[in-house]
Amino acid sequence: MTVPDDDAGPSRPTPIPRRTPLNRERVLRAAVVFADRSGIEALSMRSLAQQLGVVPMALYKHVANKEELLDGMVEVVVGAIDPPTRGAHWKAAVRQRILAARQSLAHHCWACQVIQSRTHASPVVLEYMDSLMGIFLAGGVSAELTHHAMHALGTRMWGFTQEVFPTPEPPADPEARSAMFAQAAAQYPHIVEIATIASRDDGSPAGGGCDEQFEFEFALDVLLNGVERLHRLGWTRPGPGSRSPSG
Amino acid sequence: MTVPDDDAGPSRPTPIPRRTPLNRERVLRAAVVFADRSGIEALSMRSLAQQLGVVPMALYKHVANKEELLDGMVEVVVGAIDPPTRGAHWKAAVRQRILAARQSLAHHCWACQVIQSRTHASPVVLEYMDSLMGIFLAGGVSAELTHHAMHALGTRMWGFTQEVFPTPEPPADPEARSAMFAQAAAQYPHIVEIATIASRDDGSPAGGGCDEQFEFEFALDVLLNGVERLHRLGWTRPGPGSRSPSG
DNA sequence: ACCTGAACACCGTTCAAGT
DNA sequence: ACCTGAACACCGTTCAAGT
Repeated sequence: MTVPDDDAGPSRPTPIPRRTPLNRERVLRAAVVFADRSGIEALSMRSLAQQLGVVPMALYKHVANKEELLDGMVEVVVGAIDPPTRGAHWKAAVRQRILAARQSLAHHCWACQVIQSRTHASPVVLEYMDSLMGIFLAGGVSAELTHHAMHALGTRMWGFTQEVFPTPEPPADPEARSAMFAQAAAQYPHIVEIATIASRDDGSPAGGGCDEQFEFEFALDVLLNGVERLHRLGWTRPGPGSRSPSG
Repeated sequence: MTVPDDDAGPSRPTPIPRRTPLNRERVLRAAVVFADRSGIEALSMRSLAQQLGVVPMALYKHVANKEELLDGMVEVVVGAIDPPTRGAHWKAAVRQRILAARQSLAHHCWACQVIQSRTHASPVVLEYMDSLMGIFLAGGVSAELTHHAMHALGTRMWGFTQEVFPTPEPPADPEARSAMFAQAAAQYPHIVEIATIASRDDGSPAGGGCDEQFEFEFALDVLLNGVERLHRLGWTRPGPGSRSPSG
């Protein structure tokens, strides 16, 4: 039984490489595609190697270890963030840049948890942070206030926030569902009140009815408006005796 | 070679149980202590079992799997948060409660990343969120605004934030250090400018000179002040045409 | 009926043997 | 010199064998 050849003559002396040779770029892009399709929890050095048709050890030629692979995947996503718009007011420019980051992450939902788990910042990541700080500084915001603003943004500078309303799966049986609802309303009255208001469409408390984009922009604007207000007031760091840092 | 006995006679028929029998409580507390001492990355079902002097399978009697073990560890930490102070203004009360959460987490630095990785909320966690919402609502803040405030707080409601300034280890050799500094100043001028200001003490950009407690309170106050301002203005959710959710 | 050792199906990474 | 299969030291979890 002979395997049909693609195009090579039968007497070629050197074996044809199965694919274009690996390089760091190809490894990282394949890892991103793999995580997009199969989820980050399915990504292992072994599974990625298999997808690329190579032996696991071959990957270690291009990334030192799995941590560096994940660093590189973050680089790919962060490197795809749209550049800043020139000429806008600093608040609008920061807002736009962060929403651009959010858009870049939108297609790679694994990136949120991977970014949070990084301990080393790659050049691409530092570049993004540097450019974001640059927007504040160019707008006249003091280095000190810019520093605190970056801390206040936290992971939100990357365009995402950790979801804080884990929604327990409601049982399919409607009777059990209303029983669960009644119990929840008794034990957690405020959660149920707020969840009910949040998802007026179907009225179910666990409907996951939150408009994530709205929530993100709401919090981002509260932070940026707060920083803007402090900037207008000529804020400087208060002395050690004061009650609240941003009073 | 005989092992000296503690106190038992030599002819006791039934073997003495090595320790007090396991229960869920003891398993969780041991896991917390283990993570405190050895770090969360060293905690495995096997290492925890060894610490307790039992076979790994014995743990599965008290927790269904490792995820549930981690859920339980979060319960221990969250359950230790001081109760809310009665009678204070809602903003002060929320502030105090979140700083109490921060204090409970302070001795368990693994808890930040474990909380972020949870997908199911345990009753203790729901109870904390419910009581925090209750403070807003009792203060007259609308359910809608409270909802968005909780989203805006995000993981900050648990008293921590993801650090966003990963500090690359500066080389010990002073010559290499200043070379690295020069290169960083050229590539990331704004980061270096801000890092230099942030750590005036030693002047080194990678000194990790941030006052984390100050940064946390700063951001928390920006958020709470922003919510308070919207509350005073009688904020309601804007229509679909408007530019910014919290303008 | 209860407990648990061995096994299973994985990991990331090392290393020496083979070409 | 280069590549890679097997091995190492782990995981979480299952399961059947032993008492």
